[in-house]
Amino acid sequence: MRIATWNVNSIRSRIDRVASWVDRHDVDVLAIQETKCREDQFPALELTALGYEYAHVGINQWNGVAILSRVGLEDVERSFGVDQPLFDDVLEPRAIGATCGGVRMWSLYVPNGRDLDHAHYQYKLDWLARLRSAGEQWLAKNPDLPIALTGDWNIAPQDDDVWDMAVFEGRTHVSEPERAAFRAIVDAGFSDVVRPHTPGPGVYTYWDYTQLSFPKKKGMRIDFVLGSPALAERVEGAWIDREERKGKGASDHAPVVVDLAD
DNA sequence: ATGGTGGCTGGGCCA
Repeated sequence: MRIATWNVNSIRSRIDRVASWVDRHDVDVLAIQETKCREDQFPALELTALGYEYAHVGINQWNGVAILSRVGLEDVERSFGVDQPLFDDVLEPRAIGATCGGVRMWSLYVPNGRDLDHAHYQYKLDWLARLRSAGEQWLAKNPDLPIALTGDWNIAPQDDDVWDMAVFEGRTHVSEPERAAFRAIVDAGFSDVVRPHTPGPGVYTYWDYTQLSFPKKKGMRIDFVLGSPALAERVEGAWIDREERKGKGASDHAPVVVDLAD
């Protein structure tokens, strides 16, 4: 079974690329981030025509996450808990879960944080702490369940996950509290199943649209698939499709793919 | 090529 995650930066503007990509690469389950639309605006036909079911949560032009599956889509949860943190009193659509082909799949869009002194930064840390708490409970309840925590984590856990640490001095994504929040989820039992198959340095999943970042190889590794022990032991390979970052109409993120033994 | 973001929306925010 092939699962993947991809921040598409608007599903409506990227629908042709997304449909073509999942079809071309025989993707069974795709976690999507930043759909940037309401649920009634989701371009479903192009995907259902290819044999995919989907679940989506979106309330406006911000955030929005979805899961596509052609191996079943059951037990959809539209957040990881009733206590999921709020920002500006809004429960932002940043997490959706579903069971697809026996895998508990989560599509996660971790808050960006904006700046170290911004309220959004604490929101990010709170959000990650809640996710860790939820993840611990899922594993405690069912230690043998294959769970995939996938998405745009907006964290570069290691120095070589950015092209130049000096540039990121004093900025989000690389701060110690963010890295600690990420490590806490790893320590809870969810390991990065992609990095062993895609060693750095210079291996990224995101390149800013500005300043010719992509051709200049100025990227960041911020999109991850963290797997529970039962998921991790089934991983046969993983890769980042940087080809998909090329050309006109590309998202600023590349898809991240994981192949699982059946 | 002496420059160089994109999306949603409708000016400004967000990333």
